[in-house]
Amino acid sequence: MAEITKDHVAEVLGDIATMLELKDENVFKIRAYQNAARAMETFSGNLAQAVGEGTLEKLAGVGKAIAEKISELVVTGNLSYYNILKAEFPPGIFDMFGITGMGPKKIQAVWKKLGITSVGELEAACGDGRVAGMKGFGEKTAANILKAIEDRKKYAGRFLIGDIEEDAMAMREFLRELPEVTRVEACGSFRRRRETCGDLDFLVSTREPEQVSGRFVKHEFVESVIAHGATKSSVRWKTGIQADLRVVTEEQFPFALNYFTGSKEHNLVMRQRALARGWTLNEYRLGEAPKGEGQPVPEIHEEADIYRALGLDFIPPELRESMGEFAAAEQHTLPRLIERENLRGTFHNHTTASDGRSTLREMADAAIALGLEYLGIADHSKASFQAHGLDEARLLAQVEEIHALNKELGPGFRLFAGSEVDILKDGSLDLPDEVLAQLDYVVASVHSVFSLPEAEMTKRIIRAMENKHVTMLGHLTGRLLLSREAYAVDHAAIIEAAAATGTIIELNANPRRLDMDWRWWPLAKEKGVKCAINPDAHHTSQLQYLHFGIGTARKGWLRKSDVVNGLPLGKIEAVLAAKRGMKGG
DNA sequence: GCCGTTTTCGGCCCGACTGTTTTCAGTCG
Repeated sequence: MAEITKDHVAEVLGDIATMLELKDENVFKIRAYQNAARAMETFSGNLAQAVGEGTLEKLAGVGKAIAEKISELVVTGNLSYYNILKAEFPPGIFDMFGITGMGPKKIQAVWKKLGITSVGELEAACGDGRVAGMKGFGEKTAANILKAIEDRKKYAGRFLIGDIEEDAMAMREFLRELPEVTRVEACGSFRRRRETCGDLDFLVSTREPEQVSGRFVKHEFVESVIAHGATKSSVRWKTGIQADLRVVTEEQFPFALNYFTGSKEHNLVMRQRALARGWTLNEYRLGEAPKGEGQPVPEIHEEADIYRALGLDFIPPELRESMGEFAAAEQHTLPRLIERENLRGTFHNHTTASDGRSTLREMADAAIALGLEYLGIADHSKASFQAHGLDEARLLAQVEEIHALNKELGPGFRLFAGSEVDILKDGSLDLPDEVLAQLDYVVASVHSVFSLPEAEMTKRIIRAMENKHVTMLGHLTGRLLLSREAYAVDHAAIIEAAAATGTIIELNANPRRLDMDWRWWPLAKEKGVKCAINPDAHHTSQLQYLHFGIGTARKGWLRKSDVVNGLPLGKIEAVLAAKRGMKGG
């Protein structure tokens, strides 16, 4: 039997919550299952072990009843409560939750009264007037549901942060320049630098809410207006993403900024901390709780003041994922996170020699223009035939070319000669050690046979890391966000092996990858594994991807000292050579 | 169903918007 993962448990608990909603169950019982699902998602321990030792109940949000259900699921691979519940509903009914405007009550209504059990049937019933004729529904509701179904077909879900940032920044500037606006920020998952965003949340402070909202809904980006009130508006942009605007006063701004940045779980803890001090915190103010007689409420002008009032150091937005940031902020042990300005160079970049679109010279010039001190070139190796991978002879010729260009460019900037060598199916490398030994560094990556079972894939990659010439491991999981699933690999085992072999792990900064995922960097850091933030640039313009890598690194709690390309020229050489036992330079 | 520095009962976040109502329910974030 396949092992039950915590993600699977979280999914089952979430499904139970959804089904209880459809049954009109007690809302707090529903919330309890939702909380437990989240507890599972963020649980970092070993699930089977926790079940065995009976420590599940110690998790916040997991009590006796749910702990028993999780145990049953993990031990038997099945959960009878879930199965019985599921049998009560037609399977297609759950898809209707994905339609904006359809919640548990409306889904239940169309199901019970019209016998609708799928999005397709719902679409038909909206078209022929059956939905509009129902009590509590109307023409407008039916039309809105139809529009939402259309929208979902068109814009299935989430957007890469790399695809939306430019427009988001443009909108922020547009709002900033409105004379009525005093403060503005893009909040939500975008501010937290999540790898994908479902929508964009803009926040402004002004004394003229109507004017600002009016400008927002009439902006040239807007395709349609979903909602338009004085203080809250939602629109769909032509690019497909939904953008929300919240309008508050200058005094409310820090609270709204905090609230709309999230995450939801983070906000929950903030509110609880306020309550514990006899205060109530919402998106507008920090005030005295209705029946609280706590300490006087401190004055708040900036977001940081809220954290201070709650006994916390300022928590950077990237860390607000309820992954231990409160304990650290309380104990003053939050890390000083890395910043873009800390990066002195980078590795893993391609040129026209393989599948890049810029020449070696162009890449070097672009790196210099960005203020970098060094640039690592790592074109594909010959097994990546489709990418015009380099064989021994072409690679060694490129090394010569790099040496020559270094002489020409003079001191103060250096190109490092490397390779992105393929990790073959058995974990051996695509180029012999004698060739790799002539390079300044080597990135090893998987580019083929993605479908190996997890154990085999893990062994394959670890074998590659055991080669002393392999300086760093490229894009660990091979995922392409929103388009290709990560291949199965045991992250914890890879991190262990990286620590044991002295192999650097890449944080691939290409916004389609952002791989290794931010959720694993705290463990890597704990084990002493170093990170290299690499753009995987195939064009000079893509060197800018470093910026997305920084966002992900910050989400992973990384400091400058955890990231090797925070080191300047003169110090980085020794790090690249360390694994081979050679002297730097 | 969970939780407890007012602990085994009685709370559990709540405000804005829409569409359907004639004072509010449902949804969303």
